[in-house]
Amino acid sequence: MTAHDPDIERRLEAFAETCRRRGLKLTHQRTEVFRELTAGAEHPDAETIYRRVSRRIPSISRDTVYRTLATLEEHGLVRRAEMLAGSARFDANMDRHHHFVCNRCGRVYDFYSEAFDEIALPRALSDLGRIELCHVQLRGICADCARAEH
Amino acid sequence: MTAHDPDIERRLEAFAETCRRRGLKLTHQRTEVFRELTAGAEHPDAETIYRRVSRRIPSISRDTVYRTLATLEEHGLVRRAEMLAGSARFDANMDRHHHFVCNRCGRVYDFYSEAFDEIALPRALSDLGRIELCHVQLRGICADCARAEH
DNA sequence: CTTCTAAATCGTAATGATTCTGATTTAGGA
DNA sequence: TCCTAAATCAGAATCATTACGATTTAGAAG
Repeated sequence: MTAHDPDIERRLEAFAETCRRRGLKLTHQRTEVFRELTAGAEHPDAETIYRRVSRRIPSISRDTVYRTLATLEEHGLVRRAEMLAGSARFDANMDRHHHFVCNRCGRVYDFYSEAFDEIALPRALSDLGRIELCHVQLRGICADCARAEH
Repeated sequence: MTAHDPDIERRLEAFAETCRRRGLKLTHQRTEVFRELTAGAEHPDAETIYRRVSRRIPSISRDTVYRTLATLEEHGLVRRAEMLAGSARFDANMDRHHHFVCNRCGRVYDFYSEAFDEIALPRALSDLGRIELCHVQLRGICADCARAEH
């Protein structure tokens, strides 16, 4: 996770490319918000991203962070993880994956599952409307918190 | 859905019984909040419940509605449906079911699916922690809104 | 390299949802 | 009927997010 991680450089290049293709201006702020998300595997909330990017761009405003996250989500560059309470959590890992949220500490863990990816939607659903997104969310107590309980 | 719907009476009796068993005081406010949820199939948010119950108990406070919903959820009497944005939505239907949320109007539709109920969790998950809840949420455009678009 | 303009940003105020506080009331047991 | 912990009330406070009006800037065009 150094300043010159080739993986991150590559993702930033892909990010720049997508922005260009979509007609999104490639601003310093946008790049730094995206870098913050693509650098780590945590799922920080908007406030955390704001705090971290502020160290590099002291003048950035919360509004920009919120708007940028919404824009990136619209263009499929980041994902928003729903929480039962509190703030939304973001993620630049766009591979098909699912989330396990700890009810105690709130951490969001990624996991992969073909069964979940391929789950068949009940036919009756087409009466309800057009499905755009299927989202499985697991909740429970993560191993760390379970250990801490004893 | 009349004032004396026998089904609702039965559910209110079960509610009273659960409260007694759990040592929860059976207050007028609690009963009316629960009645509001068990009477309809919509998924009102806290503010809506507050507004409706206020007609019968003008002195009820928002705080009571919020606290009551949290208490009922804790005791397995209502479910909270997560929303991508906006306010949480509640539901007294405790049968195993899933939600389809319309991205346009925000309505929450219930549906049933054995495939979803019985979905196998990946084995690797047990390393992450203890799963307590598996929740499939679909998003899209409901039939009503799709019609309105044309 | 300069000019132009729509898009993006900034700082702050406003909003909406929810929770907290401290005083008061009440359900249900003794 | 009395007592007490639990629940309620009204309103202030907090937290997350969005809106607003003024200013700046990325990137296209000349």
